[in-house]
Amino acid sequence: MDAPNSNEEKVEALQVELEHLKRANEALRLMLEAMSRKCNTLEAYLRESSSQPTGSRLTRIGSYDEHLNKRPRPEVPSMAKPSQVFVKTDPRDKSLIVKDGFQWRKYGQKVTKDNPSPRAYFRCSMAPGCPVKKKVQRCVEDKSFLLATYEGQHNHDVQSSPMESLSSAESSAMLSTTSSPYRVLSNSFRPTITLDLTLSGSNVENSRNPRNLVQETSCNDHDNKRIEDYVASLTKDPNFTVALAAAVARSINGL
DNA sequence: CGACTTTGACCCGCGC
DNA sequence: GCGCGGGTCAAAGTCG
Repeated sequence: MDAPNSNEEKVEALQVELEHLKRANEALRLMLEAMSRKCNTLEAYLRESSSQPTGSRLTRIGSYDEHLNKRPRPEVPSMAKPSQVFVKTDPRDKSLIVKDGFQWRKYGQKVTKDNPSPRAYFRCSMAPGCPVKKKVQRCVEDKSFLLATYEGQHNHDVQSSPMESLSSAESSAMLSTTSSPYRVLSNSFRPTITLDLTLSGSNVENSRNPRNLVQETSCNDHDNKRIEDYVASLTKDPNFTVALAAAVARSINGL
């Protein structure tokens, strides 16, 4: 029907994609600059700490994760690391629902200080004793993204198909920013990019998605723990994570 | 009627 | 000690 316009539409679409890629390129460049600065700081810190047997700064950085859970539940293993996932949704949709193949029960909602959008708290309701919790909050700068933070590990299998659960809008871009224990996000049915920013030395996720790995860094075990804590704080930076999510999602949509 | 959501109150850790 | 802020509880409401 619209054959005469198809070429013009294609050119228009390509121009839009080109614009997206330009923005993604710029965002990635900024991210690289930021990471370079952080790396320089980290190197300086490692040099200092290696010359000092013990130091108060080391104690502060190492204790970062302990402040995340102010009221830890006994059934949640303390060694379970939070996993963050970006999901692209309709910014007009205020439901804060991330369909990831699991069944969640909402138990609270809060407006946090650094984000006008409310944060929703969910518990896994697929199994009675499942300790997994997740927090879902809209990104401050790009409201088309939901940031889901998973804590704990499921003690049961996924019963429903993730393909059935994901809507087209939500599945258009899912981005895990830490090594995720959730197989549903590791399936290759959708473009999922894993950034192992924890530098934890756990290459299980990387081996699952070798083609999707954007960044991979290896260090010796001695430095891993301190680097991990430091980078964990880096990934908490809202500007960093928002820019990262927007850039990668546009790359996914444009490719 | 059971499962789920909503929402205000409450708890707890942290900084001043 | 007090206030702030994040996380959780629990009663009431809603829905299928």
